[in-house]
Amino acid sequence: MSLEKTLKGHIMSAIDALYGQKPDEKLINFQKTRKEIAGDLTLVTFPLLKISKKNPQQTAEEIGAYLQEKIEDISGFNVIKGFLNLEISDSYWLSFMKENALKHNFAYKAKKIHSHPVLIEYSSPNTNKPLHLGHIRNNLLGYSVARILEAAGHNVIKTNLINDRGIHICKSMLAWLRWGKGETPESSGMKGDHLIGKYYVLFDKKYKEEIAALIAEGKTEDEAKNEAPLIVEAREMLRKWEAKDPKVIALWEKLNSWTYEGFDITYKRLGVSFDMVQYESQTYLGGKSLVEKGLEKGVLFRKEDGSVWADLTDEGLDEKLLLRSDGTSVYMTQDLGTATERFEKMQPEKMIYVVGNEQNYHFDVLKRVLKKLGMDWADIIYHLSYGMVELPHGKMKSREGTVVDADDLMDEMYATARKTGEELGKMENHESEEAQKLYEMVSMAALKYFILKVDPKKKMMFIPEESIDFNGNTGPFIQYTYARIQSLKRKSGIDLMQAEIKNPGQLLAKEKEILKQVYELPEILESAASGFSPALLANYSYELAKGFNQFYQEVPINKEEDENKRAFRLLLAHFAGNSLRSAMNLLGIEMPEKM
RNA sequence: GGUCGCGUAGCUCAGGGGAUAGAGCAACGGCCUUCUAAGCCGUCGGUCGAAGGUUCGAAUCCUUCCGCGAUCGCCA
Repeated sequence: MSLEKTLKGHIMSAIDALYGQKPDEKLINFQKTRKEIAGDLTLVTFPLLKISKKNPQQTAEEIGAYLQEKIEDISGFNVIKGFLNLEISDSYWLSFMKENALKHNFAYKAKKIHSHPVLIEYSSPNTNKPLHLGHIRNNLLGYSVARILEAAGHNVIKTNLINDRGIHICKSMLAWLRWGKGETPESSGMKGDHLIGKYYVLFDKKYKEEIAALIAEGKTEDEAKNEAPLIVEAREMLRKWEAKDPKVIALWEKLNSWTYEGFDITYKRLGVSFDMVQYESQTYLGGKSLVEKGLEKGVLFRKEDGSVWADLTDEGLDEKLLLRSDGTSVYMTQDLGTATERFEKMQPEKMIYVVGNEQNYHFDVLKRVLKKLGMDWADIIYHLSYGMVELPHGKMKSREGTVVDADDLMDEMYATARKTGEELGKMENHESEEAQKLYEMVSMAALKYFILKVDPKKKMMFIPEESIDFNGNTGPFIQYTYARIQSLKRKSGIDLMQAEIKNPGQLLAKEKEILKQVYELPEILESAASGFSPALLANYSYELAKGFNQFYQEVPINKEEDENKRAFRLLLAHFAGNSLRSAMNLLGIEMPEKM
C-alpha cells in the first residue's frame, strides 16, 4: 500500500471532519514536493476550496494540522501559496528501507498465475536483407516492453512473425541463382543475412538497368517496370513457389536458413529473444475465410472485377481492399487472419504490435474491419507505434547502401567504447576477455539506453558519440554509477546480509532524497507497464544515478568512522544500486560489477 | 487535398492541468596526497511554433493557422 493511497483516505476524512463534506477523490491530488522546499509530498488545495469555503492558506493549514495530529508518519508540514507540503517521518523511510533493501527486485510484482496472456509481436523482419537501424528500435522496444509487462506481473508471450515469402525473397533467390556461383556464408565468410542482402541489392541494380534500357527503347516507366525480364522471372518464381515447385522450395529453404543464422547472431548480440516464431509462409492463406464470411453477412462487398473491399467511408476513411481480383489475399487479409487465430487460440488480454508509425493507418483499418466482421474484441489490439530513427547527416554509411545496417552499427559502437576505454586507461589489457566483455556491455548499454529513453512515438536522432558519452543522460553513465556502488560494497568488508543495522539517527537530506527516489520505482514501473513506455524507466534510472553520484560526493560511506552509520549508508547504496539494476534490466541493459 | 503524429535552450531530449519550465551535450570557470575524476559543483543559455478559447491556474486541454514528417497501392 503506497503512502499516497493511505493519505488519500485520511485526507478525505480530514475534509469530512473539518468541513462536513466528503470530496470527490479526484479533487485530492498530490505531487512531489519541489526539491528546494521542505517536505516530501504536496497536496494541492485549490480544488478543495469550494468545499472548505476558505482561502488556500487557511485550508492548507487546517488540513495539515489535522493530518499531523492523526497520522503518525506525518511529522510536520508547511504551507506555501496554497500548497500543503507534508513532511514524512524518518521512521517511515527507515522501515521502508529495512523491508525492501535486500530484496533482489523489490519493485517487481509476482506473476498473476491464471491471467490471460499478453501477446507482443515485434521484430518481424523480411528474409531478403539484414536488420537495419529501424529494426534495432523495434527490437529494443518490443523486448523492453515485454520485460516491463512481465515485471508488472503479466504473463507475456513474445512472438516474431517472419515475413519469409513474397516477391522480395524471390528477388534475392533469382539473383543468387544467376550471379551467385554457388556462394555460401561459409565460402564467402559473410553473415548469412548479409549474403542474401547482397543479392537483393544486386537484383535491384540489374533490374534498374533493365528498366533504363527499356525506357531508352521507348517504353513508359510503368511499362518498363512491369516488363523487365528480371521482374517477370521473379514473379514466375513466386508463382512456382506458391505451386510448391520442389526446386524453388528447396532453394527458398536454403537461402532462408542462411538468413535465420544471421538474424540469430544479431538477436543474440542485441540481447532480445522470442517465445515463439511464426512464419508468414504458414499464415498467409489465413483470413480468406473471414473475408468470405464477411461477404455472406453483407458487411463487405465485391466489385465487378471480383475484388473484395471493406467500405469504411462512413467512418471517415476510404475503401480498403481485402482480396485481389484474382482472389489472392493482401497484407490486411493476412493480418485479419493472424489476429483472429491468435485471439481464438490464446485468449490474450492484450495483443501488442510493435510496428513503425508508417503503418498507423493499417492498424486503424485492421481494428475497424475486425469490428465490422463482428470481432468485438478488436480493441485488445494495441499498435505500439514508433517513429523513424535518423542519423546525423553524413555519418555511418552502411555496407549495403542506403540504410544503416544493425551489425555495422553495433561494431561501430563497440569500437568507440574500446577507444574511449583505451584513452582513459581503464583497462590494463584491452585484449583480455574481461575488457572485451566490458566494452560490449558498455556499447550495448549506450545504444539501448539512447534509443529507449526517447518517447517511442517520436522520431529520433541517434547520435552515436553522444550515446556513449560517460557523462550525462547515457547508459554508460548509469553503468558506471552502478559499478561504483558494487565497488563500495566489495571494499567495505561488510556483509549486508548479516549486518545488523541500527537506527542511524536523524536522516540527512541527501539520504532521504535517495530513499525517496528509490521509493518511486514501483510506481514508475506501473506507469511504464500501463503506458508501454520504457522511456519512463530510462529517465528514472538517470535521475537515480545522478542522485546517487551527488550523494556519494557529499556523504561519506567507507570513510565514515561511525560503524553503524557506515553500514546504514552502505545498505542505502545497495538499495539504490539494486533499483538501478532492476530498472535497467527492464530496458534489456546489463550492469557491470566492475568497470 | 483528406487523415494521423510531431514542434520546448545552439544541439539531443524530459515534463503532457499546478509553485520560479528541467536535464545532458556544447561554451566558460572551479574541485583529484581523500571510498572509481568514465565523477561532482558553478556560470551562460527559453515570448514552450503563432493566435484565440476553457480554467482559480495552460508548455500541458479545445479551435484555427503555420512548419516538418508519415500515410492515403490489387507492396508487406
